[in-house]
Amino acid sequence: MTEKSRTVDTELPERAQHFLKILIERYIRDGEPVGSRTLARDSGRDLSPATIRNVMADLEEMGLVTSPHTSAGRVPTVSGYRMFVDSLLTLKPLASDEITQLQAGLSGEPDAKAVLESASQVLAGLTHMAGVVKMPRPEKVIFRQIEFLPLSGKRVLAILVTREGDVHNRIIETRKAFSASELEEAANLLNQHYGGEGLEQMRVRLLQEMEDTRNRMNRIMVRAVEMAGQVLEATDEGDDLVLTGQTNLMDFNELADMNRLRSLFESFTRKHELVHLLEESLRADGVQIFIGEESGYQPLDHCSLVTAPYTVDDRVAGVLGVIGPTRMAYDRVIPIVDITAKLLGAALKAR
Amino acid sequence: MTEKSRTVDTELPERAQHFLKILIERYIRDGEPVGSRTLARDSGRDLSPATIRNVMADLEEMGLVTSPHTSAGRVPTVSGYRMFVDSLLTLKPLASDEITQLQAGLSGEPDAKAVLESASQVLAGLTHMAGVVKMPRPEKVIFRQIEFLPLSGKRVLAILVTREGDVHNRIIETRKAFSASELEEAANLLNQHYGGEGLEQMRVRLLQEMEDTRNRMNRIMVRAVEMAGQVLEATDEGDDLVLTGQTNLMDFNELADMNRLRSLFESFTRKHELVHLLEESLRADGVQIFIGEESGYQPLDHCSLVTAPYTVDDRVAGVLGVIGPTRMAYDRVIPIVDITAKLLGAALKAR
DNA sequence: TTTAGCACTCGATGTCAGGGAGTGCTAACA
DNA sequence: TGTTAGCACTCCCTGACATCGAGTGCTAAA
Repeated sequence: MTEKSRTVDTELPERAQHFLKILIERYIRDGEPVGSRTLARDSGRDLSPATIRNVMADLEEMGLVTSPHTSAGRVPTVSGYRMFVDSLLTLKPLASDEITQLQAGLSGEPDAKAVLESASQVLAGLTHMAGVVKMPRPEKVIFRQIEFLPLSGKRVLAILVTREGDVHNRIIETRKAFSASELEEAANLLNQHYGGEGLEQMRVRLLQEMEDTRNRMNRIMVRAVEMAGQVLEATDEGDDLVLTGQTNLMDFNELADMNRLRSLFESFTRKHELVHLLEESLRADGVQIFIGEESGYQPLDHCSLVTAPYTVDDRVAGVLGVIGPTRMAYDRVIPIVDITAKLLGAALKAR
Repeated sequence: MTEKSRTVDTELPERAQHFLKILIERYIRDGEPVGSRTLARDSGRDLSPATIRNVMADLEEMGLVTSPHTSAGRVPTVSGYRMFVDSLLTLKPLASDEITQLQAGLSGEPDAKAVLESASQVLAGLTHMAGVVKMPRPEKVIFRQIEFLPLSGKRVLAILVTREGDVHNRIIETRKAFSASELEEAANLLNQHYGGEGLEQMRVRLLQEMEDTRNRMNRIMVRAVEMAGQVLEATDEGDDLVLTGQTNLMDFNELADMNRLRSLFESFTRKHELVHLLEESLRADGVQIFIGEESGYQPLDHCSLVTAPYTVDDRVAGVLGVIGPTRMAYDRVIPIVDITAKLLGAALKAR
């Protein structure tokens, strides 16, 4: 299959590729179907519209462009965009003052969370689209300390502190009521035994050891570790996604349709599907692009998502990106996402 | 001025009031200008359209209705709505199964924050508009417990637990490094002395007592209380507003205009202006309504805001409400907001 | 292989007439 | 004096129709 499509790629004559490129560039600029005459003027090549029409017919047959109706120009399809970004695109590097501006936006933030927010805003601001930043992965979370506070009856407030200084808390229901001193004992035990371990690892070890020793505290500790597990999940569920500039998207008329817009904004409030999408990009080691339906996520059907993972100390920490209409200025957006990722990594390392 | 407008109110003949009421009810139902014929049919009164036209002319002169153009029916103005909700409205009590459904939605949530979120969702769900819940007023927050965890060097993680079970945390920088036992001692001191007090009160008392006794722990404790103060400020900035169902608003065609919609949604992401608006309703002791421009907040120009404060233990804790188009079913929305506020208060008390 | 020419399609725009809903005004009526 | 019927008028909406422009596909010639 890849074989096939590769042959198709190489079989597409240079001239056709060139026209595809010009067409898409033009379409991205103006948002209107591009006709053969315009293309003849813009292409640089000295060819008549009629000739170009032939080329267009070929491109259409290959599914790279379509026309909305008989007498309109051509518009790129998803595959057209795909080929464009994969092999035709000439990137526009950022102006140096843009880079410094970007850098300035990222430094001088008090804490990590604020840096991420700032990164998202910077992305949204530079692109006039929506910026998105995913927090560092929860698997890497190192257990530092836990505290239990008795609430009324059998309810206990568990507070979990990670090595990074993040605090998570949750109310857990226990089967019996524990006294304050029992809770303290349990907390001490957990803290001394498991401090500095990864949450996952800690959970496994705890379950193991509970089979050996009969520990009176078992129950509460199990619940505590379950809660820790829930922290992992909870952060997975979308709290750890910074999303800004959503309203920028209202300016694009390809998203003016209320149903589309609504489903898009609903996906923004749900967040977790977006998180899953972003996680796919964690493995990639550079800018990755989902065009239109490629994401496989219906609310993004008419949007593209440009992502890049960012690394702290050479380890992948998270992903950031930009959401906008399929018809976006990829040549500008890609460098912006790329550089922001690098600068964000650097900004996080610096603290 | 009030004198004046009151006379106008009483001067408006019963019949005109009645027609205004019918007109608005009708307009709220159908969203279309109401003409004299329809009104003649619906009014119950046995009057000809011609007569009604005279009444309409009066109402129009008083600024209670307008017509979009010469040959359209009449549409209520803001003042029209105002008179409607103030003195013409007959409320539709909730069905008992709706109440139980509402109650069910609010109970069984693990913590206070979840209850508020659930309340907001319930509001949005029942009204098909946007639900909004403002967290308990920070001044009213009751201190329950504080914990200090030493981080690297002079940095200390302070964790503050309120009586409601909310957990706030902040990293505070101290001038000297404290040992774990010192921190524990400080925490114990604070917990024993001030547990159950309001944060504000606690701060004042603490500063007072520090002048009397020379306490070695002073510094960290001051910082801790400063942190508590910061918690107050931080929550003032909009984090403490739960907003759901925004996308419901996209279904109303009075908000279909992109500019309006955009400015509305931008106000949703900023939040703090909304918070200020809601705070105005804290003092009122029942349902309060802002119609259209009455709010004085431009993004809400074509919306109405129906709010009610909710109380826990007879003290005002926060406000909740609903945001929707000016043309909303006030007769249903008002009871919904009213009852949700009461149930929310009860649900918060129950824990 | 490229191009000019041509017939054709389709959307966008504008004009026009007809119908419908509703109004304001006037004059008659109870 | 309040109410009503009648009437002329205004305005929006809709559909029909013609026109224009852009662009296409095809064919035949260079």
